[in-house]
Order: sequence, then structure tokens, then C-alpha cells
Amino acid sequence: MNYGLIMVPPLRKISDYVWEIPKGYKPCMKVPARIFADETLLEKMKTDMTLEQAANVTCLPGIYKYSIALPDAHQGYGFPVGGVAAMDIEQGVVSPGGIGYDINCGVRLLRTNLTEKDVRPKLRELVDTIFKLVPAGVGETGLLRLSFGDLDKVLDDGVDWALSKGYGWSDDKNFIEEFGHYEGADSSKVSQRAKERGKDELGTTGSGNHFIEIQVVNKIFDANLAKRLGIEQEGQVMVLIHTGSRGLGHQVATDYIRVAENKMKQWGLFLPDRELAAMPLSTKEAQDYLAAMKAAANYAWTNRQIITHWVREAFRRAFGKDPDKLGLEIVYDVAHNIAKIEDHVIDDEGHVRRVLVHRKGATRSFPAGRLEIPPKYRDIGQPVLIPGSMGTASYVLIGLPTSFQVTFGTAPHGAGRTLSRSAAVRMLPPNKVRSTLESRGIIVRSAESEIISEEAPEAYKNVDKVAEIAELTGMAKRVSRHTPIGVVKG
DNA sequence: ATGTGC
Repeated sequence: MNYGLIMVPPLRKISDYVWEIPKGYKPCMKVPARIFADETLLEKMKTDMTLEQAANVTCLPGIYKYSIALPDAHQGYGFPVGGVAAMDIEQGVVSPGGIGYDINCGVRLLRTNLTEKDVRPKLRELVDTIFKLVPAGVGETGLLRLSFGDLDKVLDDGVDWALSKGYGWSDDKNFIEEFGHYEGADSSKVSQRAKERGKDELGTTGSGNHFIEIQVVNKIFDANLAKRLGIEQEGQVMVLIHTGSRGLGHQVATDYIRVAENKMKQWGLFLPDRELAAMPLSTKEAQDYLAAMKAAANYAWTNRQIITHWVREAFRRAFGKDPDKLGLEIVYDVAHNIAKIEDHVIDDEGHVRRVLVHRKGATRSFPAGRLEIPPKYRDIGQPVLIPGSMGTASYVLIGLPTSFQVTFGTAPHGAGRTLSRSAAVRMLPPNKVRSTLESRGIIVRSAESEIISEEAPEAYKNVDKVAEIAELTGMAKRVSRHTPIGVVKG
């Protein structure tokens, strides 16, 4: 979408990487908006509606402290992508636009015992096999055929369903946010239409920035932390899976945004942007949405679980060895489009409130000690996964205690676009993008050539800068940096 | 992001 006139809100500098839009900018603002960025990333945010949207979010009832735009923030539906907001669970609201259309879009990292030298000779075969076993592209269906009864189990139980059917290893769930099963999910709150869209899409990647990537560790920032995560050496091969809840989550979002739009007036909710459509948490509608959101989240974790199963199978075929012998374990799986109920300090006096944290294009980054973190990592903190785009680096970080003070325990989720999809298609011919990548030793398989242009490295911001700012502002500490050698896309 | 757009 092209906006003729972009309003740039007033900005107050708090520190080198922190800026504030004062609460006085709009009459409806209840708190300020905080922007975490360097001057370059901030300038980029001024070219679309990112800052205006971060300000608008503060008009939602029950919001505490400030709304947040992370270093990778860009314009989204209602909220910026890279947006965080915490609402009081009694006086506040839930806004589906603050979670996003792709509910529990997220990232899963697998480790291997293999090095780049082991994998190079088999890379083409490996990428082709993954492309065959995990279909990519809009509307693409997977290899599984589920009954509606099984689909309801996926929605209610998440990864537990997949494990009961033999898709994965019993220990896998210990390395997934919420252990792959969001408590309170209710399949009966998901529409039949959403179920029809989702029934045959488990085990597919989708399109856009979604991918399965074979990567090589190219820098280790903290050897002790890396070792604890199974990342032992430079040159080690990793697999990164980036996808979400496909058509099912999209339909859940669509359904409940409509519910909110239709009831806003009678709830007395008047907001500066209709895309902010919200439901008071005291209403049945809000509770139904949260139960459906959790079900869609379970679907997304199960999707990444089924994909993990097929990736392991692809490695088995390429290397003729059992995946457990190849060490294909899950490092961690994060949700970066989701809402969670958490306790947070909400003022300078140290008052703690139970809040609903909206994280849209934002990764939880809890520090050591929290019960939400798997036992194996509880003494070091939660792994944060920042996927790059096709051809650019990805990062593993670990949550820092200061993330609670600065961002409600949150870190960025990616690089964020710098060129619109249409601009990228105009400027970057797919064959040229592909040959540049191949000359750098990166094999790309894509369902559609236009995606190659849209997802070119040049279309994205600098992920190194995003990870660096996350560390400098106290959100999360860098552990390792990985670069791709094989990419499977939509 | 999305059986892709009022």
C-alpha cells in the first residue's frame, strides 16, 4: 500500500538506540511509544507508517508503560511488525492485529553433527529431497492426510499429537516454546472454514519470507553458551525452519477481526485506526479469540514438527544414516507472532501486574531462571532465534535479565524489509539474484521465481545491525551467527 | 502472511 502523506511523529532521544514518541502526540495516547533503533533504522521507519502505528497502539485500553517498535520494525496491519504491547488482563483488550495474520509464525533451529565439508557433496540432493517432502508455495498441500478428528487433536494438543503418531522424538517437545502445546487451546473456537483451509497444509512451508535453510555456523560469539545449545564449532551445519499456521491461522485472524469490528461500537471502543480492532479481555469474544489463537499456535508448532520429521528423513536419504546418528536435534523453537499472559513490572515503583503481552514479529527473550524455559536451558536463559532472509545471516541469541526492564522480555525477530515486494520485483530480476547467490555457494529452490526477487538479500535490512542493537539495548546476548548454503522457498 | 486486491 502506498500512502501519499506519511506523518512523522515527534521523537525524543532517550539514548543512542532508544527514542520516544511522547504521549502528547495524539489525544488518545495513554502512554508513550518507544522505538529501539539506530539513526539509519529510524530513518527507514520514517518512510512508512511504522512510527504512526506504534503511536496508535498506545490508544488501546489497559496498555502499560509504552508500546514498542523493535529495531526491525516495519509497517503492518494495525500494529507494526516488530511491535510489542502489554495490556492489563482485566481492564485491557486483545487486538488480533497485534498478533498478526500468521498466528505463531516462528522459527525452529535444528543442529547436526555434520560440517560444511560433509554436506557440500550432497547439498543439491538434500535440497531437492526437502523440496519434494515439504511442499512450498501458496495453497500448497502436504504429504499427510488428516481427518477432521485428527485436526481437532492437533489444534487442542499441538506437538503431543504429532509425537503420538511417530512424527518426531519424545524429547523434541522439551525444546519448543510452551513445550509445543499451548494450554487453553480450544478447537471448537476455530471456524469450520479455517479447519478446511488447514486440513491438508500440515507439513508445508508456505510462501513469502518462509523457508527451510541449510546453514553453516560462521561465527561464535560465546563458546560456552553455544556449546550448551549444541553449537560446537564454526563450519557446523544447522537447519533453520521458518513458517507458521498457514491458511488456518490466517482464517482465525480474519474471523475474529470481523467479530471485533462488528462489536467495537457497542463496547464503546473508538480507536484511531480500524485495523486496531480489539476486544475487551472481559468479553466472551476475547476469550474465544484467545482459545482459537492458542489452537492456531498449536497447529503452527505441529507444522514445524512435521517439517522436522521430513527434514530428518531427507538427511537419512542423503547420508544413508539414521537422523539420531547425525545428531539432528532441536536447538529451540520460538513463536514470534503470539500473545502470552505474563507478570511484568509496569512502573518505576516496581509494581507487578498480570498482562497480556502482544508480540507481533517479536521474540520472547526470557533470562535464566524462568519456568517457561526448558529445564536443560533454565540456568542460561531462553534461546532467541533471528532468521535472516534468503542469502543473509541468521542469529542465535540468549535472553538477558535486562530484557524485562526494556521490552517486557522481548527481542527482535528478523531483518525486516527495506524494499517493498513490488519494488524488489521491479529492481531485482530473479535470474540475476539466483546467479549472484549461486556464485556465493548458495543453492536456491523455489516454487515461484517471483519470490526470488521479492526475497533477495538487497530487499532486507541489515540483520547484523538488528542483532547488535538487541544486545546493546539489553534484550538478548549474541551466541552465534549462521550463513545459508541451501534454501528451499515458496 | 494469505485458496494474495473494495
